[in-house]
Amino acid sequence: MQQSRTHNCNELRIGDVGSKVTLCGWYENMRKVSKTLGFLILRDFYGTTQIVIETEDMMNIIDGINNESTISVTGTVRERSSKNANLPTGDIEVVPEKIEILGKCIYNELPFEINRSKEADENTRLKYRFLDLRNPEVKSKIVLRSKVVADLRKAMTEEGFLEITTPILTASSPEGARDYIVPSRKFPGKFYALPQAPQQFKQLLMTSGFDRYFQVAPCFRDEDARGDRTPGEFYQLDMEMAFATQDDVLGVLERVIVPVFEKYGIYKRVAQAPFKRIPYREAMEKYGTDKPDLRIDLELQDASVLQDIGFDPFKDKKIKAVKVSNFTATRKQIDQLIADVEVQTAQKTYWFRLDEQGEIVGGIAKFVQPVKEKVVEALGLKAGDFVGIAACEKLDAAQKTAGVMRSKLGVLCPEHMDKEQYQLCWIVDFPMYEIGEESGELEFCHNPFSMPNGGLEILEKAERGEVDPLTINAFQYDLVINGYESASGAVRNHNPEIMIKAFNLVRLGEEEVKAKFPAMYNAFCYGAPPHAGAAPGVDRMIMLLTGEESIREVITFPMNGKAQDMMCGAPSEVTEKQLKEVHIRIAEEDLKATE
RNA sequence: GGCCUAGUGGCUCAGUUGGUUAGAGCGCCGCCCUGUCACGGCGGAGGUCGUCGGUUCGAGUCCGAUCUGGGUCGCCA
Repeated sequence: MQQSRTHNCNELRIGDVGSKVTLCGWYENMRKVSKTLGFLILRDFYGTTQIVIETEDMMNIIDGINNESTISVTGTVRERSSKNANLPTGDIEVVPEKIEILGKCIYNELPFEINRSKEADENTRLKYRFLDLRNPEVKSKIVLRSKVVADLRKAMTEEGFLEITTPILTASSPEGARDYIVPSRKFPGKFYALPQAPQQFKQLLMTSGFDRYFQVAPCFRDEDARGDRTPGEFYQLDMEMAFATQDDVLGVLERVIVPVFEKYGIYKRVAQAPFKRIPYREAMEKYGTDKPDLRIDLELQDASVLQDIGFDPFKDKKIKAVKVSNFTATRKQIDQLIADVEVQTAQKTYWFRLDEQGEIVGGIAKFVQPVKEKVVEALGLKAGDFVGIAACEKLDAAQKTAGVMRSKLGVLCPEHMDKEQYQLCWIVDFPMYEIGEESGELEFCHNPFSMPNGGLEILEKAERGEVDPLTINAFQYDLVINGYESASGAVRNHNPEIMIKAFNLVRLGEEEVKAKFPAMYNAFCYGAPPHAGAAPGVDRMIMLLTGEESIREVITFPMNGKAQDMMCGAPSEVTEKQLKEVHIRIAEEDLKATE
């Protein structure tokens, strides 16, 4: 029978010398010094302990098994003759009397070395994620995730929020992303959808009188992955409050999030509440993005002065510039920067520099030289300044392009980016409407659940043509941390009358509101509280806390970029019988296309 | 779907203007070593250079196609 363990592998200290113990763990490695002397490293979740093998019998047992097998070791703790100060258990070793093999690793060669698994090919890691996670460095991210989620739950509970779970099998929702759908067995041709967010349920909870709701909620979206975006599924700290204003929500999140960053972040400096609030339009103007990295001290400038310098690409364009003082990067780095910006934005960008003597040099210097005085004055240039320029037909394109340039310049110039900190800010006052790129007509900018700033009145004015609908703001807000969108939320539109009016402006009627959000619309007709909420992304938060660049590092069993589970083999085929039960037939031409 | 980038032993990578038998470190196997701790020493196995086609006397290297991975845009709070 298996002996029960008395200690874990990170527990024994000099004071335990002489005690008889049983340890269990993985046979990580053995440094074999002779036929009858070897030092075996036993590893478990907690740490490692050295087992000294000094008899032929013990050596034979170990020689008979491969690394990464699990064993149990019963023996006596002894003081080491040569200690290792780098290990918590470095003062002692265990002299085994009995070694029991618990689980054999039948392979003598692994797909990768455990302690270097992070360097291995990603699909191999994902396929053998159970081995990858044996690496303490990899495992530590998941441990941290667990602690952070526990702290978030505790903090939310202390703020008076109840955790309530909402359905996973639900109706397709009219939010932006593509749904994951699940065929119904009882209703041929009908489908459930996995929730893109518990949006409607949490609003319904508000109308039921649950004052403060939260949930660590799985969300499902069938969209392509990115470095900071998992395919398929992700987790949000979803929350909602009744009779609450924007300030109430921002206040709660500031109180909940700052301590987590202070406690777990790799950077010790964290922006303190209240965070800076930046209106959307100002963010676009100053940073060229609605998720600015405020660790970079650069801001965009208007550079219309360059329109008429006789440089063709600038003629009649909207021009934004980024000015960088004390610029020291090399010509090669500038070329790389310009190339990178072009890849990312599909826009050409331009530059020149004011050298130490105050002469215009580099890039488009030839064109700037003749109007030097005017340009220097308009842009406020000083010797040593670099000027990056984006020129586009439309202002927002120029802003976005210059914004990409700004963030890349920040990385290039450490003097302008104080990297080792967390800069948190709110982006507020998002526009309610925009002109759709394809339709050319007025559309909702984000989701239609948000309350317009100005309520029914401003919508009516817009309807009468007294107010440009493009100038109407929504009570909508994003939390941005170091350039990552980390939460977004809104004061919801809980008033059916305003809801219909808001839809009217985008040429949709009452019928469409009812059709799109039947439960919510219906519920709001029975006395709804004003309410507001938000949803910080949990995965992305852990990513920021750990400093990981890939979101997959903070997910226990991630899918690859194509939303495949390499370990269990999803998606996979199902049997003919299963298909029949849910009334699904696969089109033959589709099968051929994936062969 | 577009663009960028990579693919060479189990893992990470080197491989020059096209030139003999494709290298290194780690890992693996064997032998040696009584205090190691990234143990050390000696020896060994392991590669149709992602795939297909082309140019050439000769291709890991050049050209074309294709597959796969990563990034990015589209898409997505």
